[in-house]
Amino acid sequence: MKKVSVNWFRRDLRLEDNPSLNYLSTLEIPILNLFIFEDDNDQNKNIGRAGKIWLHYALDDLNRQLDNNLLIMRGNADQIFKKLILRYEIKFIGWNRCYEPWRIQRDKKLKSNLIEMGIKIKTFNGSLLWEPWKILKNDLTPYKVYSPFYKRGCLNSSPPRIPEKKKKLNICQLNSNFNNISQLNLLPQKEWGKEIVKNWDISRSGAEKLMEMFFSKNLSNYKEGRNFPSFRSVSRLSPYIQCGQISVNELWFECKKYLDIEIFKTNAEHFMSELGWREFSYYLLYHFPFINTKNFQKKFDNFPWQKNDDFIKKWQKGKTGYPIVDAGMRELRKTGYMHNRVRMIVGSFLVKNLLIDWRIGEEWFWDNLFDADIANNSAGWQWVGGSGADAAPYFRIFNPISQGQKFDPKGEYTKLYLPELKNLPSKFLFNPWEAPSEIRKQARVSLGQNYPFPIVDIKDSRNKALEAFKSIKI
DNA sequence: CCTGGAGTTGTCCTA
DNA sequence: TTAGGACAACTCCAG
Repeated sequence: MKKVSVNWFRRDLRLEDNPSLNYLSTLEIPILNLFIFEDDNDQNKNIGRAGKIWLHYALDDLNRQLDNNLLIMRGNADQIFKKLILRYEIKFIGWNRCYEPWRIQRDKKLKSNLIEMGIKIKTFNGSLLWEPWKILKNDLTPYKVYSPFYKRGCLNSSPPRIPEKKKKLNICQLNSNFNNISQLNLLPQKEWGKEIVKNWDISRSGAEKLMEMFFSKNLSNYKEGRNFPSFRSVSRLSPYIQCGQISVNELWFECKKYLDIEIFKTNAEHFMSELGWREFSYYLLYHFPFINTKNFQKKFDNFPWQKNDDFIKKWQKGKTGYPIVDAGMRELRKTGYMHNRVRMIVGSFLVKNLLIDWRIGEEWFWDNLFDADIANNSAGWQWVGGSGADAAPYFRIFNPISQGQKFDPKGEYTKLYLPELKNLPSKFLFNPWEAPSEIRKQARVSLGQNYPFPIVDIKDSRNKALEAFKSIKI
């Protein structure tokens, strides 16, 4: 039997800055590189359709970087390790930790089982800047408000781990048929699966290119430009971060270099604080392990959500009649991504104007976003819905007309995803039903024909929302 | 212990 | 036309 150590890849599909892999490389035993596709972990929500597509290509790229020596298995991790033990003499297993509470529990059990079998285990932090249990208030309870969490909690704590250089790896060679990714069936049959990947280079080098472009071209105007969906001011790195093709440590320390340059300073600080929001989401999920399914604020359990499948379908398809909302929802279906500003607008619209439970939105995003991530997705939706920790106040209801006019003034973003409105003058782009009929005719927009009438009245639905929120006051 | 001030991303009405 | 306040309640922290 061959003597090996095992590096178990999870949400860290990279060779660079990978603490577990780096540690194992010092042991001078060949490293067996393992990935397990776990679709039978009942507490873990099954990975969404978009997430599967991304995972397929990320694994393919990782396998290539390992010269086709990524061992790909499917099923229950416990049993798979039992099988591997029959085939290899496993001395050591290393992995980078996941932070979803049910994974922590499962990994803990798995770890003690493996230790009982005489295997040495070591786990690492490869995906968070600060361990959630280390950031606490003076009274030793967790923060519930972002600013003090980040400024006082994180920034005053010991600095994040410095990214580690890639080491020379002694890779355990596989028989060729064990690295077959297509056995996982992650790619959908539908045309949608081919369309959605068109704008992405789902690889480590793709991540590096985006990162390089972001820091050299976009960081200088990040703080302001990130509000405008037609600018390419945001990094669009979230899908890569989600599966660990790039680490937040790499981004944090790269960004830190710009703090000393005057024109970059506030922009760099802002980007770092966005990484801080990701930390906060994981932190909340760690300390309040129910936030992916239950309202953080209990009083929201009594919120009068509406049941309306018609509204839900129209929202999902981008047929609400509110162009900025519809553009966002179609960007999502078309590209597996949605600009942050627009995520807030479509979220506010679903929850506050349509009065649909945030969990419906969370589910749709989970299935369609390349960056789908339990912690970020649920914390984000609870923020929009007003039910979260440090959430948007109930009276903050985005107006899809003024948001469109303010953040997509020339309509470039909206028209890109709603070409049927491309001839509408900016003045009426976000409220086409208010345009004089000749203008609509000229622009070849026929409401109810090639673009829908608005499904709710903004003023009316806003008042209903305020009413509903009033009803759950203490 | 108390007290005051500040807090990711808005909107609408009034003067 | 534009600026300011109301729209809450609570968490956290500095003094």
